[in-house]
Amino acid sequence: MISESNPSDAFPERLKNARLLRKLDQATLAAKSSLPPSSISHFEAGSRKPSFENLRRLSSALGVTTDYLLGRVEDPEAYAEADPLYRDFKKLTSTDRELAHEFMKMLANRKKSKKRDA
Amino acid sequence: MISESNPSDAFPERLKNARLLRKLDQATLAAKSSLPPSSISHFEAGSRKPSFENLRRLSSALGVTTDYLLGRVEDPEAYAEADPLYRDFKKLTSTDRELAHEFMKMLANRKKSKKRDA
DNA sequence: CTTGCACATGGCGTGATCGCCATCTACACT
DNA sequence: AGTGTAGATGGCGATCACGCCATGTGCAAG
Repeated sequence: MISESNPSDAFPERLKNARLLRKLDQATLAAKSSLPPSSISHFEAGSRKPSFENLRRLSSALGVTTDYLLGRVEDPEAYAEADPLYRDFKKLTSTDRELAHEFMKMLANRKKSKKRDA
Repeated sequence: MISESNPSDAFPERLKNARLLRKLDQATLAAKSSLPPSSISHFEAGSRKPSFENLRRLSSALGVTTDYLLGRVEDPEAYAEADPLYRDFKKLTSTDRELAHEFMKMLANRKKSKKRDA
């Protein structure tokens, strides 16, 4: 019996989900990541785990973090660096960062009280 | 001659830097990541590349992202998830996100022209 | 000089991924 | 029925990482 609580087991499922969300078939993802299609299938089936290099290729082809594919974080795209807002955020002084944060919290709360959005 | 432009080659150096910044010797990092000390040495020397599992162990032991170790991003800890501001940012609607971004750019520009703070 | 620690290096056998290719299933469409 | 596509699966030899252990190197302290 194989335990499924191991977070590393999240990889096959996350890979497949990320691919399907982008409406790619295995062959297309294979081409985008310079891998043979059979490797994609093996990865999603869990019968193989990607090497160092292939993990980088997959995450780049899909635009997700390796941390997400590896099951280390929950958010697929939560690398701050990729976000223009975050890059601007990093330019601010610590004082201004707090200001920006407060502003964002204000926006969030305003939405709550007004009760309308999607 | 060895090309240094390949981003995957960033790994040995980044691993070593991350370890030294935390003032760990190879044996201690090895213990924290449940690896033999010789593996750490091989990784830093570039003579081996970590497997799927060992990459996860290393990044967890060091508290850095796998994306950083792999050379995919520049900031060791720039996973947005860990950042309270970014988590709040993710709660916003796209409209409010633009607002927040504009606010931040305004803060940055204000500092440039006024060269002072409130 | 000698001891000791941190680290590098490399051989060893084992096991896993590698790319490639063939085959099989499953489902859709004509 | 037949054709086609997406995917799963597995064998093949080659390459590579695995853990383990022995040895070598450099450097600092006694």
